[in-house]
Amino acid sequence: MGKSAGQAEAHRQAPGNQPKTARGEATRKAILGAAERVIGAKGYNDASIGHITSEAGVAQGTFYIYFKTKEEVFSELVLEMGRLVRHTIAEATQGIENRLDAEKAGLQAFLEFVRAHPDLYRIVQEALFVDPNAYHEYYVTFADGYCSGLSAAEKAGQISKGDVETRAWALMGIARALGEQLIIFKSEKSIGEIVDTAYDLIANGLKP
Amino acid sequence: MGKSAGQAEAHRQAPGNQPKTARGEATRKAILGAAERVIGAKGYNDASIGHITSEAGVAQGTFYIYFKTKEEVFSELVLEMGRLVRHTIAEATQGIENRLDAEKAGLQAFLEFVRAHPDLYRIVQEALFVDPNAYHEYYVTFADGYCSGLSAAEKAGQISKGDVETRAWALMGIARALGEQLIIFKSEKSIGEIVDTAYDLIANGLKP
DNA sequence: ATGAAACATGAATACTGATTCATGTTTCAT
DNA sequence: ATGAAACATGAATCAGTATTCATGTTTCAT
Repeated sequence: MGKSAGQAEAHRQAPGNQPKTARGEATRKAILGAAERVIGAKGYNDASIGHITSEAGVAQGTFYIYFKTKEEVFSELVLEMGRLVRHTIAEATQGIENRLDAEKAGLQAFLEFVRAHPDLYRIVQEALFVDPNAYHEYYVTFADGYCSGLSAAEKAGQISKGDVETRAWALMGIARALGEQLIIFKSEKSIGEIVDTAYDLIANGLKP
Repeated sequence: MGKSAGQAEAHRQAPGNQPKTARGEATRKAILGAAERVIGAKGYNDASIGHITSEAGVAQGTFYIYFKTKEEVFSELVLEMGRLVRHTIAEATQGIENRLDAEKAGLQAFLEFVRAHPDLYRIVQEALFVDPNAYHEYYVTFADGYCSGLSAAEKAGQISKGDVETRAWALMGIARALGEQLIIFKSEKSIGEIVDTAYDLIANGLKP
């Protein structure tokens, strides 16, 4: 929804080639979607261009009309995941005044997102090896936002005092581990149960 | 022929070939160490057998005397990492009666280990893609131990009540994220500072 | 209607790198 | 001392696959 006038921004992308017609647009999207499924399922190295293009229903050469290299699609997927996750969480916590409540809602939204997009999740993990830069950007951007939120809450007296950066990483770590338990280790628990337990830990700690 | 008793089981390892002399033992160790350094630095896919053997100072073919495939060395490294981490933490928390104190000491030991063995850390992460089985085993074994510890502490009234499994994953997630911040994101913070902040969060939560 | 730009094709290219193998060399129990 | 097993070599094999390219087809502004 958020209408960012024109696609000019792109910040620092190096597009192999942007499509100029509706037809091209559709093809590019098909390839991107196929890449997400195939790379998510088989991993970066076992996902060949051939696999991706055949999943997309186009010829192999078509791939290179829209992407300069295999790595480029991958990077784009990581970026997309970042945008999506941040957007999802922002939406889920919008308007929640209390930080602890926001923490809970955000965790819930994150876990639901992860369950809905297991492929994208794996792709981010693999970025550490395929595209460390994208991996960095993903987490640093996330951590920055987290830090600001915690700082504000601390100033407002909504949470106790403590180094926000370490806390941000610790909280991200909880979300990540629970997401992983869900999709990599196929936990049977409901997201609601997980969130309740985790929230209690985050809010009150382990002390009796 | 003369095929008899021999290599029956060894629990579940699938050794390409165990060395039978001191010379072979040394060569195998050299290859394993080289693999750790090279794979840790370049990642699994960019680390070729040629790189590994030349780092080890042996010929390429020698690799296959001791390992059936490239994947096999990798698996062995993950296993070794698991053993080492568990041992390190067990040692650091030995004799500590109170669970919260043990939690703190364990986290500190883990972070120190990670800082000392950044290569091994990356290797475990990559196992999710190269050898999902080893990855599973690594975390499930760890989680199991964690669960028992938390259950006992809960029964002893040392910590509050809560689903131990979710808690175990959350706590592992904290440790992992902080370790990652340390070595992947090159945080400047001292381990002591990090542990103090994280411990406060784990023990008391965020509530003011 | 039309031609230039955009899009699409898939076979050919070019290269990498894991694994094998035929051939030596070393070790060690006897 | 000796020969069989263990160890070592590195060139050759073999398969996969990212990327290019010469050749069509479609789109659309004029």
